[in-house]
Amino acid sequence: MPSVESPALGTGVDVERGWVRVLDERKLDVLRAIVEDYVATHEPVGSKSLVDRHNLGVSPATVRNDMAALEEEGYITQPHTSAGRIPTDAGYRLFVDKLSTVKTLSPAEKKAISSFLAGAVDLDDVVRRTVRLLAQITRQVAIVQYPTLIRSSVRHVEVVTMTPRRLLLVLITSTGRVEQRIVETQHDVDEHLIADLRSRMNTALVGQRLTDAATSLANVTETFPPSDRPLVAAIVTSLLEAFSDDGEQRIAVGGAANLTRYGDDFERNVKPVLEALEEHVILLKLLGEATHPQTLTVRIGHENPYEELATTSVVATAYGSKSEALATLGIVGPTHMDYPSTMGAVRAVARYVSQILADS
Amino acid sequence: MPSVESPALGTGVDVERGWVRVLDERKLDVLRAIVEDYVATHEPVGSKSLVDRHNLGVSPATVRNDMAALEEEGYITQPHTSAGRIPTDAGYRLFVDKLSTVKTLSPAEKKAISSFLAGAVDLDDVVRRTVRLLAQITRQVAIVQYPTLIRSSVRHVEVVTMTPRRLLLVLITSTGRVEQRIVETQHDVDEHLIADLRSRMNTALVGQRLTDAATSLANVTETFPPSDRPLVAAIVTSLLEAFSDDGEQRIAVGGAANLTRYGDDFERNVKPVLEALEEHVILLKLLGEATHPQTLTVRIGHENPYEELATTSVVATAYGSKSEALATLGIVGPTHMDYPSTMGAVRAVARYVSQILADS
DNA sequence: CCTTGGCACTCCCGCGTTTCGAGTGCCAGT
DNA sequence: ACTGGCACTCGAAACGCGGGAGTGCCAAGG
Repeated sequence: MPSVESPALGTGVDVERGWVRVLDERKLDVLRAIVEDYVATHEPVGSKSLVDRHNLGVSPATVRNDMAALEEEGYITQPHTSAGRIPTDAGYRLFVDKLSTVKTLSPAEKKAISSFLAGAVDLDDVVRRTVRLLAQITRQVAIVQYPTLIRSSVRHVEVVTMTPRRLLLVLITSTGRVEQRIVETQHDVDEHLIADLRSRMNTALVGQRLTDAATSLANVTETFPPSDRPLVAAIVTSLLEAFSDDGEQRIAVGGAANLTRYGDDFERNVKPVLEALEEHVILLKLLGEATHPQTLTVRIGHENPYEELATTSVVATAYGSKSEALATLGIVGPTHMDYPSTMGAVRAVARYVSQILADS
Repeated sequence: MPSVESPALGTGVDVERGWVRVLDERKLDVLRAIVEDYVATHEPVGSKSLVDRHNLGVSPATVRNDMAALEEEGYITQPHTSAGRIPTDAGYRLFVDKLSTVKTLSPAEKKAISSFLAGAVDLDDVVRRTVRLLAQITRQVAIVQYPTLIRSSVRHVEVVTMTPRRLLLVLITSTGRVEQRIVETQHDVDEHLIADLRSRMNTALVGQRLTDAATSLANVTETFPPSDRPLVAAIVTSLLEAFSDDGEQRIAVGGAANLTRYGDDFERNVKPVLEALEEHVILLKLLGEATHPQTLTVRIGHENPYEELATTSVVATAYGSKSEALATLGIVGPTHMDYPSTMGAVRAVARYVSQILADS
């Protein structure tokens, strides 16, 4: 109810400041009621049922007038003449921005989250559990991006010979992420050379930011005699590739079964989402740039960059340390979702994941 | 057409040997035609359209008689009186076993598969690409199990200190799979001890089968003085856990968007599959035990172990070396799928993955 | 000027009815 | 054993028809 900078109401002054102009407090109450009811029932809501279910102290007729105004302003619409109203994207936007507060979770839920995440056994497991958790709480499709490499530093580099001509490079970052690369070599490799390379790379790289590692690696290369250069070069190239694979960010998805709750209109609601889930590039765009942790990003309907997902909303946020975002996570669901609860859940999960990753 | 041990037909002798008893060759032709048409159109197929589309040299009336017999035997059924026939699970079973041959892929397709897989950069990538490929070719939901740990041996064990009280264990297996475990310790760890432990574990373990590793590890533990035992024990325990995590087999899934092609009957066809995809345990059961590579397992409708998936079939096979199965892969789709093509694709992909993994 | 009850109007939705036609089963004829 | 003919069945689509929820507007009252 609060958080609305209540306009000078009832005066009729034409303030010319966007929505403030016509929308007095009660109209906003009506809008909120409409959103809440529609989210609950998924059916157009009429003036009569509105006054029944919420105790606004006015008659249906009055509400109708307000509704007409709200429709005029573009916040609600009717699917057809003489039906109830449903919120437009703009309506949801106003609701999210001004008419609702993010719902906090119950202590029991918080407890459940933190204990579930605490059981994780490695970074992969953290991410998997997070996806599962998020999907379960929000009952939507959950998306979690793996911690980006770009902000982390090198913890350890390992070179393992698989077969005489096949090496496995393993890169361990400060965030616990493990990257692997296979390198095929032209000639059989000398085990001593490998050991040498391994130790030199580690002394040169450990503690370095991944972004700075390139130059250090170049230096390492130069310390080797020309005869060994081809092999070293191959390995270094592969390693650099692993360092900078941010182009191919990894992502985990879960809760697709929740799409079944979309109800009907399979073709328009479910199909595009399922298709998007296959395309991780699209998902990354949907999650958007990681802003600060704590800040929730909400993209409603047509606000998001894909035409096919016009009936879909995205709630996302960054996670990581307080100051630096490691990656983003979020959910996608129908525009008519329960924003306060969903946003609360996303925020809470992001916090607890950050906490787990920051150690415990 | 071939591969049917043609029964002594037309004699009317009651051979009493299952389906051979009544089903002469033409009836089987009819059944095959019905399956093919139904798979193509997804609509009940009648006698008239059958003779139109296939040139069986007989009249609709004759076909009707055959159909009556086939229905009597339980191979086809009609959704309601005076509709066309659709195959039953038993009908598909017979079709798969006796009436069809696995379709081989075109050279172009083979080329595409092998070159797409060859681009993989590590084991994870191989699996991800395989899933994608399989989903794309079969246009079904694809499932790929990660190579099992149980048959592989230890290539390398690495212990990395993340923070003074936090160690990261990395296990690299002969199949290129990398397992990680985080170990929290009670006290700050001594770096020399870690180095010592690392080298002793490697000398003891490298080359060992994972199944045999437990005893070797126990031996290693005993070589340490009692004061270091708690730490060593913690690490060893975690490592053993990583060795035997077969209980929690990893799985990759893809192509869920193909579910949209199921058309209508969302509730019965799509929903249960989506739900199953979330439960990896279920998927593992669906794939079934890895038999030999080369052998295709087909589970049709109610044959698979989940009631909710009674309208779903699974086509799976093992991959790995010729003699030993590393893991399984396969697809799930509606019972009315194109079995010959699907089976061909699954078999081909399995072969190429095996080949890639066996080196190139 | 805002609010309210009243009232006429508009369509969607659900339901029963009808028609249409693909498909079947059976039978008599070759 | 096969085939043409024929009566029958039954779902799917088309049609028609209230009922009812909801609206917009207006005139009256605070």
